[in-house]
Amino acid sequence: MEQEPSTSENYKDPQLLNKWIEIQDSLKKRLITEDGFNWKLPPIKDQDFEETEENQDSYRGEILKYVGGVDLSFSKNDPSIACATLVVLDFTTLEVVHEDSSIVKLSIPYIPGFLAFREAPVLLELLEKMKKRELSSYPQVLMVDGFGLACHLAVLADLPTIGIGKNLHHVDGLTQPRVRQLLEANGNSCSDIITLIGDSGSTFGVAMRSTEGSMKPIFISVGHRISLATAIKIVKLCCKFRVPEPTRQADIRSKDCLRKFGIS
DNA sequence: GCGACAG
DNA sequence: ATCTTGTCGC
Repeated sequence: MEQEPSTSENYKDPQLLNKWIEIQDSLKKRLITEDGFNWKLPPIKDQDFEETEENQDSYRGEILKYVGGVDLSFSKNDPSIACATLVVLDFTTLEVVHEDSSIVKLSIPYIPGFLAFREAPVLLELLEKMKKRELSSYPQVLMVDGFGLACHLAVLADLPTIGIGKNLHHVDGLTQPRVRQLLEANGNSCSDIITLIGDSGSTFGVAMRSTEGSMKPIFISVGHRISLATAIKIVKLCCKFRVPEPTRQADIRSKDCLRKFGIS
């Protein structure tokens, strides 16, 4: 039987969009924007670490070791064909210790504002597959492309996530020139980080120069069960290049996977 | 009216 | 996301 091609034209049904908005609202209510995990950053990497007696000897809890990254790459011929990849890196060495990919046909097109309905299901599958196998390298925190997707996936997977953006999410009065202006005003002085506060007063995340040479910032947003301050620390420590390694490796390997299967 | 709009 | 040339530098 012939299927209608999935284009955004098929998804103008206001009923469906309203349902999606309802789902997003209910997930938003479950979103936690404070640190909610049982691990700590390695002391030597933690800028704010204080050399107290308690820190030196009595901390026997978990240390952050496994940082995950996910990404999808698409066929240029058929935008509904994609490879989704989950990688896990050792936070100390930034070496990839786990990799899994899945070729999928996505039934939902990309609609700005609703990315998660297209990409979250396959990523959730990869996470659940890894969890079922009880692999010890299951990520303690996950980097996800896109502000909304990071939140959406995090709540569904009940996993701390950090949103990584290569471009600014234009929302609530946030504009490209405004961000550039603020970064330049910051100059060489203190940090290369500016907080992104919209017209409504809500904080959406930060723009950060992750590398000396990069004029173009990356955008870090709070996902779930992690504070913005902690997210920034982790991302900074993962940046060998402009894009943090977990996200970068997921991107590279998902493209490799498409090639491997001869998908163009 | 036109362009922009996470991926 | 993807299409796209060359160029500079390590």
